[in-house]
Amino acid sequence: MVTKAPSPRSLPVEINLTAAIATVVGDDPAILVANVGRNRGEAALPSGPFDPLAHRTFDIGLRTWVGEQTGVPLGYVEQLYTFGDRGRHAQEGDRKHVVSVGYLALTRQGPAKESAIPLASGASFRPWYGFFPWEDWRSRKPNIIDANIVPALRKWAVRDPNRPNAYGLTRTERVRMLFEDDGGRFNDENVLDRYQLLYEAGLVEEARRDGRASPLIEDTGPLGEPMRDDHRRILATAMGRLRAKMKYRPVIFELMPESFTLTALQRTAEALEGRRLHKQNFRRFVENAAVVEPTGGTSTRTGGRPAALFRFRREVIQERPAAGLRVGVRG
Amino acid sequence: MVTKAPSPRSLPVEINLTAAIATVVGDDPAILVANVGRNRGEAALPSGPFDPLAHRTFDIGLRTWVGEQTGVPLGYVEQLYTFGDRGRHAQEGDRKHVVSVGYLALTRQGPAKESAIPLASGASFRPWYGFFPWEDWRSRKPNIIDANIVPALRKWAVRDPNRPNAYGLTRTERVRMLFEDDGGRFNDENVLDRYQLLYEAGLVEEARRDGRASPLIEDTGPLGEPMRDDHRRILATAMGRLRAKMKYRPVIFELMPESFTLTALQRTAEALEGRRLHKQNFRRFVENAAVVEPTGGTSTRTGGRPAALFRFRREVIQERPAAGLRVGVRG
DNA sequence: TCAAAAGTGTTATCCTTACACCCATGT
DNA sequence: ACATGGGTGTAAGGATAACACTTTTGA
Repeated sequence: MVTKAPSPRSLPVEINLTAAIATVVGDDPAILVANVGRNRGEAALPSGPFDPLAHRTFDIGLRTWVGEQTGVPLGYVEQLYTFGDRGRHAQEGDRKHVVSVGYLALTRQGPAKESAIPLASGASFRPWYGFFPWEDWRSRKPNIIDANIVPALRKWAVRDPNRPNAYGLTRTERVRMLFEDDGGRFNDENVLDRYQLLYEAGLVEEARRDGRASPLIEDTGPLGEPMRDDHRRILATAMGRLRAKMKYRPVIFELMPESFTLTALQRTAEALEGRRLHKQNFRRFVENAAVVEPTGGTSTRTGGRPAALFRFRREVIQERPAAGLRVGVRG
Repeated sequence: MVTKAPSPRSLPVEINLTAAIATVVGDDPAILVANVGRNRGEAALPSGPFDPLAHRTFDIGLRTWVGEQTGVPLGYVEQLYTFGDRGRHAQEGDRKHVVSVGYLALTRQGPAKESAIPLASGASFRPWYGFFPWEDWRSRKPNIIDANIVPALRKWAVRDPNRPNAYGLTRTERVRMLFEDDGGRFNDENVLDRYQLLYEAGLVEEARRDGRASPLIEDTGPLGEPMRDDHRRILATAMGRLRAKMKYRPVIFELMPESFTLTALQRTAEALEGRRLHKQNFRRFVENAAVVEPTGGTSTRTGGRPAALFRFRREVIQERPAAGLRVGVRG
C-alpha cells in the first residue's frame, strides 16, 4: 500500500480560505459580503489565499486577513468543509487548481441598524435571507415555496422521477422531504440540501452560470440573490451548521451583547433558526438549563413593561458541555 | 476588500487525502492501517495525494486509490476536517507544504475473525481501541484512566492550573470534564478532546516526537499505540464523528450485513460507542423508530433460543431523516 | 385607562429509565 | 433439566407542548 507517493505530474494547487462571517443586525441574521451589487459585481464572501509562509495555521491566516481587510474582529471560528472539485472556478482555466476551505465565523454587531464597526469600502453586512428567501419561516411559510419552488421542482422531478441520488433517494422523494412536507415540520438544518436540490434542478443563477440551468428557471425567476463562484453553497453550509450547533453549544452568545433581555435572546435564536419559538417554553428552557443569570438591571424598551437583563453564565461551558438551545417548535 | 488576490510568493502546496476506514470485525470496531508494526514502521492510515488531473472530486480520488491499493470497497464516505498547520510534517523540510483532507469511510467486513476481503500486503484491519484504550468502557471503566492518565494529568494541570485554552477552560477543568467526572457519565463523542488533552500534556508518543513531551510520559508509559504523523488525531476525529453521527443517521447499517439479529445490531452499536447499552430500551427504540423489519428468518447462534433476523428498512431515510440510534445509557 | 410587552401556573402527553420476568432452543 | 441467550410488560419520573392568565410600565 502506498502512502504519500509523490504525484507524477500535477497541477499547481492553491489553498483559498473563504469565510461566512455571521452576525445579527437588529432582528435579522446577516453575513459579511464584499463587492456588493455595484454595477456588475456579484456578492462574494470574503476570501483570500492561505500563505503557509506568513501564517502557521488556517485559523491564524483567516483572522489576520479578515481583520486587516475588513476591520471585523472574529470571535468564534469553525472550519466547515473543503471544496476541491475540479472546474469550480472555470475562469481560471486549467493552469492551476484552487481548493477552498470554507469557514464559519461569528462576530458581535450590536442592535444598531447601521453597522457599528467601520467596514472596508465595498464590504457590508447583508441579511442572509436575501440569499435564501425560502429559509425564513418566521412570519409565515415563505410564499416563494408554494408559488414558485414547488411547481418548478415537481416539473423537474417528473422528467426522471425515480433516479436515485447518492443516498438512494429519488427526485420525487427529495422534493417532498425538503420543500413539500409541511404536515411534518420544516427542518431548519437542511439548508445545504435545499440549496443543492435547487442547484441540481437548475433553478438558481449559479446553475445557469455553470451551464446547468433548466428552462424552468424562466418560470421561477431568480431564486434568491446569487453569489460569486460557489459562495452561496458555502453560505448554505454555514447556515446549516450554525442552526445545528446552536442547539447543543451556547454559540448564540457570541452574537449577543454583554447583557440582554430574554426576548432579545429569543429573537436572535428565531432569526438564526428562521422560525418562531414558543415563548414560555423558551424561557423555561433557558431557565433550567441555567445558561444565563440576571444582572439585576432592567431595560426600558419600546413600550411595555421593563425587561430584566441577563448575562451568559460562562460556567455552563464546564458544567454542561452540551448546553445549547434545543427548544421546541412554534410560536 | 481583496478577494483571491494572488499570494506574492508561496510554497508549493500538495493536497493529501487521508482516510479513516472503519469496519467492525466480530464485536470490535477496526480501522484499516498500512505498514503494520513491522520492524520500525508505525501504523499509518491509508493516505495518498489528490491529483486534480486524474480525478474530478476528492471523493472520486479517494474511492479510486483506496480501491486500487487496498481492495477495500468504500460505502459511506464523509469529509472530516482539513489539517493545514505548517510543520505538521517536519521531515519534509520547508520545500513544500502539505495540506491533509481527512475522511471517514465505512466498509462492511462480516463477522469473520479473518478479513473476508483480500487486502494488499502490509494493510490490515486493526481494533481501534488499540490506539485509544481509554475509549473502551464496555466491560468497565478502563483501568488506564485511574491508574495512569488521571494522576499524570493532575500533575500536569497543577503546573499551571488556571491557564485557559481557546474556550476559556482551565487545565484543571478540562481534566475533570474529560477524564475524571465519572459521577457524570462518560461522553462518548469527545474522542478528539481527550486525545488533544493527552497530546498537550505531552503524554502520547506523538508529542514526544514533536518535541512536546512532558517528563511525565515516563510515569505513564505509552498511552495507546502511536501512529505516523498526525494520523491518530485524524482517527480520533473520525471516531468522534461516527459516534455522534450514528445517533441521528442510520449509518450503522453500513457496517451490518444484509440481515442480522437485534443483538448483533446492539453489539455493533456498543462496539462503536464504547459502552454497554440497555437491552430492552435498545430494542424498544429500534422497534418504534421502525428502522428495521423482520426478514422472517431466524438464526441459530451460539447456544440459546434462535434469534429473529432483521434487515434495514431503506424507507426510513425518507420517512425520518433523523432516524439514528439515540439510545440511553448503561447496560 | 389602555396598549404593549414582560413574565407566570398548570395540565396532558410522550419519552426515558428502570425494574424483573418468560420463552425457545441445544446439550 | 438446565444453561444460554432471545424476547417482553409495565410503572415511575421527567421533559415537552400547549393551554391562558397576571404584572408592570409608558403614553
